[in-house]
Amino acid sequence: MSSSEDDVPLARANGRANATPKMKSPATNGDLDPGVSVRFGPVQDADVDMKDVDAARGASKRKSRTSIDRKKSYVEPESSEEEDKPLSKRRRTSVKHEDPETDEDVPLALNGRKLPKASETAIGEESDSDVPIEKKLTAQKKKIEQKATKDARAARKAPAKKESKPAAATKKQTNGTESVTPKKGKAKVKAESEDADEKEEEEDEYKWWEDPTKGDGTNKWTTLEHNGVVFPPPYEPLPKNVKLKYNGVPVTLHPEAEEVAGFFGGMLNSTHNVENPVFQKNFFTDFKDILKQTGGAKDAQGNKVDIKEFIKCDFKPIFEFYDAQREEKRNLPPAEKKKIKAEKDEQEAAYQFCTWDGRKQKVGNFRVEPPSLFRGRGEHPKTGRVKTRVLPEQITINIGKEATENINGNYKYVMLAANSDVKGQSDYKKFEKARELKKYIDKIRKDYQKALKHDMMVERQKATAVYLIDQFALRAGNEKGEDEAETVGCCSLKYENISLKPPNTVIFDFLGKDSIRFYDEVQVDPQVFKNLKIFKKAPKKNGDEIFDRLTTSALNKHLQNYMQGLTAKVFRTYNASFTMSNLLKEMKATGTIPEKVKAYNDANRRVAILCNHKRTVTAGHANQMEKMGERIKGLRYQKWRLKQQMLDLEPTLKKKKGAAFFERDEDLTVEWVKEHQAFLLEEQTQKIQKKFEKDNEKRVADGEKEMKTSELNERLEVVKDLEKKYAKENKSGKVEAEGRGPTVEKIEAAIVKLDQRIETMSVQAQDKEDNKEVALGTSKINYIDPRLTVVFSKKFNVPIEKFFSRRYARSSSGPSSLWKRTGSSNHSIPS
DNA sequence: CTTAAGACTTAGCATGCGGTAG
DNA sequence: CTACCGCATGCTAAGTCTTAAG
Repeated sequence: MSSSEDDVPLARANGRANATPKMKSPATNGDLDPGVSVRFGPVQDADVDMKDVDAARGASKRKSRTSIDRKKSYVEPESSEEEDKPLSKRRRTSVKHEDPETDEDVPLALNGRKLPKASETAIGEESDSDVPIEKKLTAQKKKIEQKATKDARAARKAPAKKESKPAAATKKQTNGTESVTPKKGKAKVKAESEDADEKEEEEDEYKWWEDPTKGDGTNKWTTLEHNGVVFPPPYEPLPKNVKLKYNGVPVTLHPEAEEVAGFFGGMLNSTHNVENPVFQKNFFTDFKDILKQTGGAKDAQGNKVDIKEFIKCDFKPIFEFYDAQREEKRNLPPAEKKKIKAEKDEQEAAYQFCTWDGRKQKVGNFRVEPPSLFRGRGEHPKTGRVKTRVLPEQITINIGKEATENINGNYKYVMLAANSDVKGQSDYKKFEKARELKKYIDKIRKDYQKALKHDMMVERQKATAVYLIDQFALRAGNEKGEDEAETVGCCSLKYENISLKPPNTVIFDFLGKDSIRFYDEVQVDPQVFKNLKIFKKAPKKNGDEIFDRLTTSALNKHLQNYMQGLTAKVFRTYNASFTMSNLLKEMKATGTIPEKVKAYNDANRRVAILCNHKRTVTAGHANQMEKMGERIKGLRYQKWRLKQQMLDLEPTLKKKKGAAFFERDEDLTVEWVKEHQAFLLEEQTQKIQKKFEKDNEKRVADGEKEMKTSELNERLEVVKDLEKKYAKENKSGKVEAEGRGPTVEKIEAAIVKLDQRIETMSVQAQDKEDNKEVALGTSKINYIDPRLTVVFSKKFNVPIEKFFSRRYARSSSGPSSLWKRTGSSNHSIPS
């Protein structure tokens, strides 16, 4: 870790005022900003602590919208009917429930620690669904929708009984007057000092969901204490003998330039970046820049070496050095590793937690991002550029203006960890919002169904977009800037992203967030099909937007009419949780714990597929599949051998069972069989040899004499025999019955067992293949209401730890122990 | 209305560790 | 016991959405 000198805590780095105007970035090209601001999170304060204004900034944030100026005019809109009026008012009366069944469902918080009944789940908690689990999610859609409609009606009908919000913002505390008061090396941000005495006695019993001040989300804290951030260690120059080579000549660089060369050299194993021409180009541009600023490169004699061609740069020496270093670290004895880790933990302990309204809370990211090369994903135009080092004077406490990172001009934030109270609160709100959508979903669907035929182009586009977002879980699709990768979401779908196949098949093919490909062939409502055809009509062409009259803000504004706070993303949460809820509800509580976990994961996977969450296929995947395939084939070969043994015992069986029964599977060719036999023999040999060696070692240890090679050879006789046996089998095409007292019955039983093994393994292989590019984590963490998982865990008696790691155990507190680790003794707030 | 800035959530990748199959 | 695999964790990029200003 860094020396203490470099670990300038936030508060010390800049308690407040020694605001250094700005730093020049050694590696900028003019259009980029130097400087980064790390803000200590949730911002709610307007005080400007320090400024770091760079006039050059701003140029990069331009967004573009290819507007298509066709003025397609449709007939005047029919005035919207009564029911189309904002629902927000009506909402107030319909929020409440009476249905006893949903009783617990609602303000879980108000019930203290009580959990919903196992049969109830947070979303769609009503009667058992009759939606069958189908292969394809789309196939269920109709039924699911019908059910949703039913649910929504029921929800609306139910008269009021309880407030559905856990914490109405009845008492609002003001805290608009914060100021920053550095104190004893700590950043202490305080608002109302008189509040200080009011803080909870029992930290770990704090139930934020019952706190009336936590409702409206404007004031998140009144007091905040933290120790700022940790800076990365300073650059450590390479040893003298490790140098970048240019045109074969080792060159000496100024440490700053060397560091940048090191960024590239250190990642030579990441071919995916290093071989990307854009990455190379951007890196090299920035690298040359820094060379220029630092006096360039020199050879051993001190002569200048002009570095101008990327291909002449050889980073391998640098790579080898860093790789060896990594290797060394990896090979450290475990005890040593532990010690190092403990030391680091101790050094950083002070930064791990902050005090938030008097309660100890985990900080999410207190380490300042080290300098490196920007790894933009997909075809990001800036990928490979140098991210400059962040200096203490660029850090802003909580608030501040005009200082951003140098690549995209963004702020970086320090926020609390996912398991902190604040994060728990917003998480909770998010899922509550999704559940609220449940009450309006049928209306929304009915409306867009109708509006699909609207006379106004805008309205049609709006309806069609909502349809797509609702049905296929598309993201909203905001506009993107020129200097970002070209990815799209619903509203920004381009002409070429959608193909239409009559009568009503739509093929989506586009790059979404993180440049992850979204490809799906789906059936749509006939009217949607017609609309998309209209939206694609000439003169629209490749590159033009399908929803050219629609923006995400217009769409979201429309959604707000139904429900306060309703936006496009809520549909993803809603549909994900709703799907999960239905799947879990139908699950049978049988089998072992691993089997139940598997069943849960299968449901999880369906949601992940819905949301198009992917991962890159692991490097070894193809190999692993190959291996599994071989093993399955091997089993089938053994099965064939068993059958032959039956014939050996009872030749008449051939007639009885039919010749086909005894034939070898076609893919088990003669050559394959020979190879496989060789493999088996080799395997056997290895095993015996290893055993022999080990036995000898043991003998030596025991002070006995080693066995001779003759002993080994004797042991290897088995293999020889086996080899002979195979040879004989190959020649005769027959297999002699094996084992003690073989009977046809015994062999039949063995075949049954083998069949089971083959079956299990085939399923496993299929599973692995189907799962190779599906990422379960994202949907589990961000989309599936955790209460569903808790209910499942209780109902099926599977420990919750099987589903949530410490990292995501939603804070130590939460409504009905759901954002809390149930029954835990609150270990997650260390003291 | 459009645009930009700002705050915060959602996202996949790298890495290392611990469990386990062989 | 070792090699391998899957997963937790750390990291930071890339979205969404709100707000404010012109």
